[in-house]
Amino acid sequence: MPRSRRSASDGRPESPSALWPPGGRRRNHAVKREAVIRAAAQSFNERGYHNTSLDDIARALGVTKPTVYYYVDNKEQLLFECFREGLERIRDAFRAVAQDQSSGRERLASVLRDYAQAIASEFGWCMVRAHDQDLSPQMARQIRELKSEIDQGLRRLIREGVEDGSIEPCDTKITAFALAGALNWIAHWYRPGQGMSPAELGAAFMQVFELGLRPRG
Amino acid sequence: MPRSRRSASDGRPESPSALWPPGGRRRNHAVKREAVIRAAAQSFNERGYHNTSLDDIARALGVTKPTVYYYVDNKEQLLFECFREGLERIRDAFRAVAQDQSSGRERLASVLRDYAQAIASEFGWCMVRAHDQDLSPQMARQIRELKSEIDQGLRRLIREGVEDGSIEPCDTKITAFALAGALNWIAHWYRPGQGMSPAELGAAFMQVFELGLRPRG
DNA sequence: GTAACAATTTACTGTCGAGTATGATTTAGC
DNA sequence: GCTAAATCATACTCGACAGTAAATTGTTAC
Repeated sequence: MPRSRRSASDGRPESPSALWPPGGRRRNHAVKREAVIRAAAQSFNERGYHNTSLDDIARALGVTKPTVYYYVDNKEQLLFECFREGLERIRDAFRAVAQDQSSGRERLASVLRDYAQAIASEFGWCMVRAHDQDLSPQMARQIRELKSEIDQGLRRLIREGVEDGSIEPCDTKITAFALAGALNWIAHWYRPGQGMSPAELGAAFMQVFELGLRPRG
Repeated sequence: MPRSRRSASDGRPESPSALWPPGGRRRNHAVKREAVIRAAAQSFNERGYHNTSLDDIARALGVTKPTVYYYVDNKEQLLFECFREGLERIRDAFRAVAQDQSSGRERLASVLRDYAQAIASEFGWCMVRAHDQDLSPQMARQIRELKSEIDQGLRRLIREGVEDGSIEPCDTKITAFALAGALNWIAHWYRPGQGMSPAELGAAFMQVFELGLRPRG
């Protein structure tokens, strides 16, 4: 049993959360649902998926568990929504360079910078640490497909860079795996407010990959 | 609730496992303990830590739960032992080049090859996916220290490579993170018997990092 | 102002799984 | 053989937590 500290577990909601909109039962379903997702992301981020109960999430919002169920079907869906939120930011990163006229390598650098920011966000955890094993087969399949989309996007940029001469010819697949791995791993050690900013991290990683370890004559 | 398939959950032990030594109650404590650890590693690998019950592990061995508890204190220790097993292989990788006269870059390449093999092994999962969050504070601290040891080892090799001129001067810390991230990520997608062997993977990754993306004049 | 319904709570259920108490059955040592 | 220690099973306990039924309170549309 994980001896992870839980807040006092009286079922009563506590402090009104910063996420939860004020004004009692006023109707803004979309906002509140967003708040639930975000609170879940933060809790998963801190304690992990399996060590977070829905009571924890509810308490973080100053609300009770059935309220959470009012906005979401089950815990799994909560994880999925967090995942989707993070994914959307990475899609944005690709979209942002889609029309760019710059070289493949420059576009890749831009994507990596945004990618690092997404991974370092509160949703990054869910993207990186949401394992198939925690999910139902159907949902696992969906997530695999979405992850594959990112992988394909990276490979594509690399390929285009090779074609336009801005990237040295290389094994596209392995290179994409290396990039994704290095970036994703950020979620395992990054803590906000210490050292580099996420954007700086992305740039620094890109530099490592760009220059290579072997000395240049 | 994860709809992960479980084998029929009658408490009875089933097939005698390949891991568990034959011969009933014959006394070979060390061997049996090893078998328990290994069975745990395989189960964690397949279903994840939280989706693996000790009954699962026992059943995989053709034994009952109290038997598992006879060889190990609790589930957490099981995870820790798996972690240590994987770690030992990585330590071996560093030891193997400690006396080497070759360049820092070559020694780094050698370590990465072994590192990839360790990560791709059944214990790799535990090394990469054993989050602090699943562990008691004391054990989490121990594991953090051990992980840090690996990190320091990588940085050291890189530094030495820079000093002997075999590696282009770079940010040691970020480079080590990038290397570790890329390699660790293997555990998330590698499945034995498909594509490259782990050793080939390690070599391929090293090549990516060595040459760099930017075309060489 | 009030009917209709949206939002939330109180108070449950049921299950799963970690860990244990106890007793049975070997095996090793003499 | 006999005994003490080692090995293993049967049959539990107990808490945590996902999910739900039903009642309650506030809000909005009219």
